Amino acid sequence: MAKAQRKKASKKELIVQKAACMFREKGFPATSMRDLAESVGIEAASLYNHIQSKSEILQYIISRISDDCNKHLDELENAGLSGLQKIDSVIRFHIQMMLQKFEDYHVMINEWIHLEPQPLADFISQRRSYVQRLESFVSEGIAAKEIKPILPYVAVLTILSAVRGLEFWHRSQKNYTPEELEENMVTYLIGGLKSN
Amino acid sequence: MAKAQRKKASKKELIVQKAACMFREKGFPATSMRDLAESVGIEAASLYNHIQSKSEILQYIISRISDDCNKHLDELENAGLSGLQKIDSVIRFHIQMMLQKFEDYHVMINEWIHLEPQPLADFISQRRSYVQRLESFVSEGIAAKEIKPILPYVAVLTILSAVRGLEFWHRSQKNYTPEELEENMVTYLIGGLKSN
DNA sequence: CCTACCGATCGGTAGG
DNA sequence: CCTACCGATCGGTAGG
Repeated sequence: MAKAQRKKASKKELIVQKAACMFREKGFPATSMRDLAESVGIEAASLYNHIQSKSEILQYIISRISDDCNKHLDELENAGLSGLQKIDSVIRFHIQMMLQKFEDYHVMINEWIHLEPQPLADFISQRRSYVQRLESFVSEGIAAKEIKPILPYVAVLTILSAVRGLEFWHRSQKNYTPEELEENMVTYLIGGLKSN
Repeated sequence: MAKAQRKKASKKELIVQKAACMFREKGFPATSMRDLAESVGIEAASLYNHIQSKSEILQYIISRISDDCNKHLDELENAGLSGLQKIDSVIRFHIQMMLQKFEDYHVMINEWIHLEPQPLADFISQRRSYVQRLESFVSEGIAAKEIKPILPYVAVLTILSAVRGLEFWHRSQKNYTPEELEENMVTYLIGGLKSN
């Protein structure tokens, strides 16, 4: 019984993982349940023994990765760091998520529009509050004169978007190491924030 | 006859414009020809008097906006600017495209994956050469010691991605003016490049 | 986990 | 530009 449950859980995990991979490659609407079933190695109808619906899979992928982001932020708030240090940590965190949980992260930032109305509304409000927390870090840094005067909103949008560029590295021949990418991008994005 | 042609051309333009709007909102695969026809005000079958296929519309939208980007770069090469000045111009150009031709630009950067094999291959190779030209500007700036030592590839990915963040401003209540956005983002992205 | 199948909708065509 | 319709495919269910 316990074993059967574990087996079922891991099968669901396999389905979700394959789904993330395909949603990233072709997008959510262009991925059919038949494609997904084939890549899992079963018939389409059999998927429904493990999941409720196609959109439930999307919801699951997105909510677990966005929970990771929020958890990181919670830990950060109590670490006694300066505004700039917190932003530094956020940048590195997102770069690492992009590199290590590429499929899930990519699906979150590119396919969230296809969530059902309620999960969509939840995601949007979560995202807004996440952005606002980052804005407050920038504001702290400006008040402490370690960050140059800049609209915090623009700084946060820039940072969160910049990381998406790593998608192209991920697709390409990978001429650089993840460490090089991280160091160079942090140098750029932190360098642009520092007051002279 | 001339008038009929003009009328037909403008009808096609209307279809393409509405399509760009819907592709941006819901994505290319999730937009049906029936949805599109309704927003144009005709029956789905009638669309095919003006366009060949759904994917031809996507191709048309993407190639005309990517031509704009390449044209800007050609003009820039002969203006006698420094590497940093050229990068400055590229950043401002992309911000303005994002704000002024929002639908087309958005479709290009988010829906290009759904191009047919041949147009897709063309787009990818065009994009690669575009990125390489920008990298050479960064390299020039580094050689001239006006730009800090940084991997040009990472700098270019960061810049091109950062602009995508303005999508969220475009969706939101628009608390800031386009000028504020442009100045702040340029301050950030150019500030991060300058050598101290 | 499969076979068999559902109603809906898709991009696109024929013919006028 | 419309009506009528095509074959294909979609997400999902019934029943075993």
